[in-house]
Amino acid sequence: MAVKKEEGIFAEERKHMIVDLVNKNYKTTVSNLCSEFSVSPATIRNDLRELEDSGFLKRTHGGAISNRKANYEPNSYQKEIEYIDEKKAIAKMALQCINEGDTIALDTGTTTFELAKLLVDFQKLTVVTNDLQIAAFLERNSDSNIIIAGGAVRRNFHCTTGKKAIDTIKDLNVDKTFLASNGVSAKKGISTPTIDMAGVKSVLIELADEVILLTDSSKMDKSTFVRFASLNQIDLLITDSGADKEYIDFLRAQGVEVEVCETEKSENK
Amino acid sequence: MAVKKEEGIFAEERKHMIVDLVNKNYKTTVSNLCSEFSVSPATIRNDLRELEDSGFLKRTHGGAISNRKANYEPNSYQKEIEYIDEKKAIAKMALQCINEGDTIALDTGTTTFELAKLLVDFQKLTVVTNDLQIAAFLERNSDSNIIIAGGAVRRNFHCTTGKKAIDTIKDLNVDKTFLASNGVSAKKGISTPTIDMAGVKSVLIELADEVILLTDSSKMDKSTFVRFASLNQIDLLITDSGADKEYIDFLRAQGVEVEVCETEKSENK
DNA sequence: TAATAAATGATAAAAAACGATGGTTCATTT
DNA sequence: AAATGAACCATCGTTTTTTATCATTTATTA
Repeated sequence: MAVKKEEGIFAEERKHMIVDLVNKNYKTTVSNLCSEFSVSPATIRNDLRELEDSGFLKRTHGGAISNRKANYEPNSYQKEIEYIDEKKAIAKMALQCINEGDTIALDTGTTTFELAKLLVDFQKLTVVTNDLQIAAFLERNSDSNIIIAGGAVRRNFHCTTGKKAIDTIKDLNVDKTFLASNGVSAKKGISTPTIDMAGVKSVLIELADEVILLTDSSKMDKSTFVRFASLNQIDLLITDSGADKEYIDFLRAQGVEVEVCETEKSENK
Repeated sequence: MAVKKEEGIFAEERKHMIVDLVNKNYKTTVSNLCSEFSVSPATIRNDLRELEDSGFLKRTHGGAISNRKANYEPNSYQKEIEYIDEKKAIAKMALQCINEGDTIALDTGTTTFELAKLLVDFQKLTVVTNDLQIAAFLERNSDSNIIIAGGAVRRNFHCTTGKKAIDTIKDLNVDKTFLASNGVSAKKGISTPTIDMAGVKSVLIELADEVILLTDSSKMDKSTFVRFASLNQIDLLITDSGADKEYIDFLRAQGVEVEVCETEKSENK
């Protein structure tokens, strides 16, 4: 692995190389990467955080693991979803917006997946989604009509993106779109880590009479790489009570309708 | 894969390995795990508690046992496939047709799903499919590029059909298409039960330089509702040794190239 | 059943790694 | 020249991880 560049290596370049290294060696440590690239731990951690957000690897304490073949065994261990209780509570509140017979769009995401789990009792729903897991779940467990966006599958996000995905859904009309995002900020709008995912989200917004954004509190007042909408394109934002109250008031002052749900405590987890 | 534990391994990694170990050996002891990972009993117990809370195993005095019996759900799709051994054998033979770097199309079906399971070690495959399960499996367990046909999901078949599905894939070119069918007959051609599925299959044939039909012996000399191709559109037919030899000779006499594979006997799995 | 050995849970404490903050450098823009 | 912004890093308080200790519970054996 004598990949040491003597001088001037761009940050982007380094990130690419980190991904390659992790994929080749299956894992790597922060200190490893520090000496490999002659930068400080803080820089490496920044890189790793960004790369994890974009889905290129999985962070652990002390380093990172490749996420490419992490789940070989049918039932092997996966790290728990963070903020799962918050996401469930948000989904439960979002469910109130859905009526029998509706046509809805579900963006890819863990919160929207939780919402999908609550749709099993509807009889005449039509669901448009770009998420393979949501589509597979609903196909198996519900009576909904399902339309999935086609095209390239984005690795580690089990969703489709790109032109073909957009073409599949762009001429549809839905009553409501339930969106997910990685960052919500009054200044910087609503954002997601990659351009191709942003494209699909933009289209999902266009399809809908009403756009509902589901965002747990950990993503409030944050922004990631690509902005795909401004807050005034959102008809309703649902978040959990962990969100900063002043920030919610601030958003409301900007004209955003915000609903806050209470997280149900769960002992068993 | 030869990751020695000599250095430090991450906590996450260790938990993965504990789950795998427990599932493989059905049970394990704390002291076992201590020496395996060179950590203290307290650490192992922490791990075990956490893993039990998440439902990945069951703790006992002195160690832990697998709880696999309860967790059949992720694999329920392969619960009662008929002729599964034949299908596996056919898939294994079909695998010989695939080379690193190929672009292939996989029709929806259980035999093609068995083929998909054999693709995990390829690095640079591109796979086009209209089957949600195949797409989901490959996304999770392989490095292949995946393109899924969009559109309406056909209930109980976990695949897409119809105009949108066709639109997604019609302008693609693939090296090989692996087709499934419900009936193969010299007189009536190759058939499937419904019109919309036939439409997609026709397109999959058009995309390919080479068309390979995977059909277990139970479908030979049968026909179902909609004919989507004639035998001379097929470059290779792979079936198992349960097929009637005279009928195979008859097909060959018609100019169809036929490969017959031996079924490996398997008592379970 | 009672005694004994083994394993466990709880606690605290140390070490390692982490996130956040703010500051430095350097190139580009104004 | 001043302002801006990107990349980087040192510092520090916090979190995670790991371990030792010890009272308690469980399994085994007498």
